[in-house]
Amino acid sequence: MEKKTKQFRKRNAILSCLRSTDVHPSAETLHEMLQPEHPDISLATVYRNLSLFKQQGLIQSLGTVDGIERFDGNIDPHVHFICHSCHAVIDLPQIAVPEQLRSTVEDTTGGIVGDCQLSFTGKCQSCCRKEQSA
Amino acid sequence: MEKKTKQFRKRNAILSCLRSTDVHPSAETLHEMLQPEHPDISLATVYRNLSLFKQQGLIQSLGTVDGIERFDGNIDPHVHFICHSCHAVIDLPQIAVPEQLRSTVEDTTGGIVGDCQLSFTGKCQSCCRKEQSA
DNA sequence: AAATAAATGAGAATAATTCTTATTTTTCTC
DNA sequence: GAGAAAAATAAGAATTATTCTCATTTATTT
Repeated sequence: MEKKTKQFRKRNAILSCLRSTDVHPSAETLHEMLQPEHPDISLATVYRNLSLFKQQGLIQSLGTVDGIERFDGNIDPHVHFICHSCHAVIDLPQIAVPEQLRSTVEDTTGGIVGDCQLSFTGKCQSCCRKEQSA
Repeated sequence: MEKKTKQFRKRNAILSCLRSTDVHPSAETLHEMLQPEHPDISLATVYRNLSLFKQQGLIQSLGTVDGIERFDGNIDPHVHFICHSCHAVIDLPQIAVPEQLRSTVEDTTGGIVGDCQLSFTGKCQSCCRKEQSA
């Protein structure tokens, strides 16, 4: 007796796809990545669900890179390296931000800290090499 | 003999204005701040010069807050606190990011690190109070 | 199975930012 | 200093990432 639950099929596809990649895609890139398996998901639905996931804390936004918002399905604390040449975003999971900083910031500002983002910008290895061979 | 050099009057006004504030304004906010003294500077000029300054390393961009790019005339390393309620950006100059992390990142990625940004997001003191009294 | 609620597709609407072009301002050359 | 060349600007049009609208589809409840 197969009772297929079709609950949130597209929604789940979007979340799974984001969680299964490390490219930190934009909404449009994610939409393209979904095409092969789900050619009927519209771009608006990707945007809509990304907003929802963000609000629910299921994903995080990295802010914009070259004017376009980028998303990360990994909400564990980790650091990013952003190449300002090819706009790749690379995870640096082995570097952690001291957790104790949070309370320091709360003491200093008198506010409440939600999240913390540490990111380095520069030129990635691949772009460095391309430049050399040119 | 006063030989007034009129070199880059508007350009300098934009840079000075950004450097003399700690509100981390958007292009439009900066344009408004310039109105009293320079009502004839157009918004396009503010955008154009901010891009230029950024490219020259005279200022830094904080990325977008609530979809709008914010700028900082202070390029010394320091940390930011961003209130996701009122979108204020507050300096935390007394907290520094370990400089040694830069080479760790370069070793890990094989790339070249330009800058580093550490920011905390949450709710600022002012917004916390507003919420309590409501 | 009908009724209600939620999610989606498609394209229009929005808005921050960039671009274009004519004009103005500054710098350079003589 | 005057005229020519270069740089900067104003104003508004163009671009484009993102959001919104609403008719339709899909899922859930009764």
